[in-house]
Amino acid sequence: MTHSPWQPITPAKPARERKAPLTRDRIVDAAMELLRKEGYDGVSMRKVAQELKTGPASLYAHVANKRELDQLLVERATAGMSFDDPVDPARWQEQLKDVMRAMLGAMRANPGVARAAIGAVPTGERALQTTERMLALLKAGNLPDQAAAWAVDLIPLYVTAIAFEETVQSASDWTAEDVEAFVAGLRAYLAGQPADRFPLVVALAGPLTSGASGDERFEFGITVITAGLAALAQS
Amino acid sequence: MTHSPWQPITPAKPARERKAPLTRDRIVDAAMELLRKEGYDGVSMRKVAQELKTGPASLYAHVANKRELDQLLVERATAGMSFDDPVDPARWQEQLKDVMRAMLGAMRANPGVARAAIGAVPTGERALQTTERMLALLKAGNLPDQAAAWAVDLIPLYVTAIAFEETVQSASDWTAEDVEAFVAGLRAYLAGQPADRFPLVVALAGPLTSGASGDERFEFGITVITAGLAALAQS
DNA sequence: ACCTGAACACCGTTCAAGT
DNA sequence: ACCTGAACACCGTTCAAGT
Repeated sequence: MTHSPWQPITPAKPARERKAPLTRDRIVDAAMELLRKEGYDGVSMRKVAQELKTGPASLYAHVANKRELDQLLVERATAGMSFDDPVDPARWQEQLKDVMRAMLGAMRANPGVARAAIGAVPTGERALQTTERMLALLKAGNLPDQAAAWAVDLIPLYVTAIAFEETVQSASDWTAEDVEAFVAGLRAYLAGQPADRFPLVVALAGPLTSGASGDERFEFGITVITAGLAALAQS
Repeated sequence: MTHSPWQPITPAKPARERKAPLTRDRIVDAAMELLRKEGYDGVSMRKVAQELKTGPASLYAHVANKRELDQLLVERATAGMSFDDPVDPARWQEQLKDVMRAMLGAMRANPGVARAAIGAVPTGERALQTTERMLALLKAGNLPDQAAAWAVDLIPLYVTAIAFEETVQSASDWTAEDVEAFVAGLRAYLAGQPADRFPLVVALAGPLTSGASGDERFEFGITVITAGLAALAQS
């Protein structure tokens, strides 16, 4: 049996390329793209599989479950972080803030990943590097071991919570105007409360609803945390 | 057409009692019970409806959507909080910590509610009272208005994040031994890292994995935050 | 006005069967 | 060893129809 001339013999190479084997990396690639395009809720095992032109069951040969995939997404998103300026004990507080800013930046660059990071205990290469960096800075600030260790837990907790809050607003179909309208409504609601029962709420309705988005609120938080940590330094 | 004697005429009253009208309150009651029994993931519109012996569509006459139901659960869970000791400017830091402890207590008493609280902006009666209380304490500590306002945002953010982390572990089917085994495994993993690359991670593997559950970690966090806030006091 | 059944468009995960 | 189709047991929300 011969092949007719216009029907090429299916070459081995293209066939392999057309259907590259599934790998963890390709799964994370596809999930990451979905995360960026559609946010956290857009990342489902089914949609990731569809993106890879296969069924959801196929993913389970490479990824234990959705939780593990979430973890891999967090690692991928934070892979870009790096801290190469040497630890300067005189500037440990500012350098610690820089770590927190880098963490928030990594999450903001991949909207939705904060949601995936919330329950995760990241143990990858990058997580270890970040932990090492934070511990070095905290020890430079003369914090006791246990305080330094707990701080390493507190810091990502705060940054992740902030990033998550930000994406809750933006992930839904709210426009900037919607958010503004919501904030304005909230301000009016607070200002309209009975001043005899909630005097400070009424008086501070403005400050209470300002800087909800933007960096001021985050900068406030990292300033409070850093100052609070500095207060724990050993003589 | 007559009724046969042994077939009673269906009485109006029992029929009405048998099927009490759906109300917001009854919906929240049922949801709260599900939350306590099965955790956050056990609370679905469908299951709440089933508990009330109706279909999921019926709930939408009283509750806008799942997000609103979540909000109502948070309000219900925190309804028990009350702060009746007068603000004592000399003890504002300790009193602020008490507010945070009360918040965590309310969430712990209703495992799963932290998950519902994460995205919510609570605006109910109890939320206003708590906000007023915190503002009073912060002003007693001489914080500027904007700092006090942002602190009112930071504090629930932290407490909710802690409570949520706690329920992530307990909500799954993990036993206390499972958690212990996981922590021990994590400690071994950290201690086994290359000491030349991650010296502090290796050296502090113990402290890094201690107090993961329990109050020490939370107490550390509220101490850091309170001290950091105190550092912002105006002369 | 309130309630309902049924449908729509989804989920994560498992499993027997294929290659 | 890896992949697949089909199924299982679920979701939140909408809508036309009933009372």
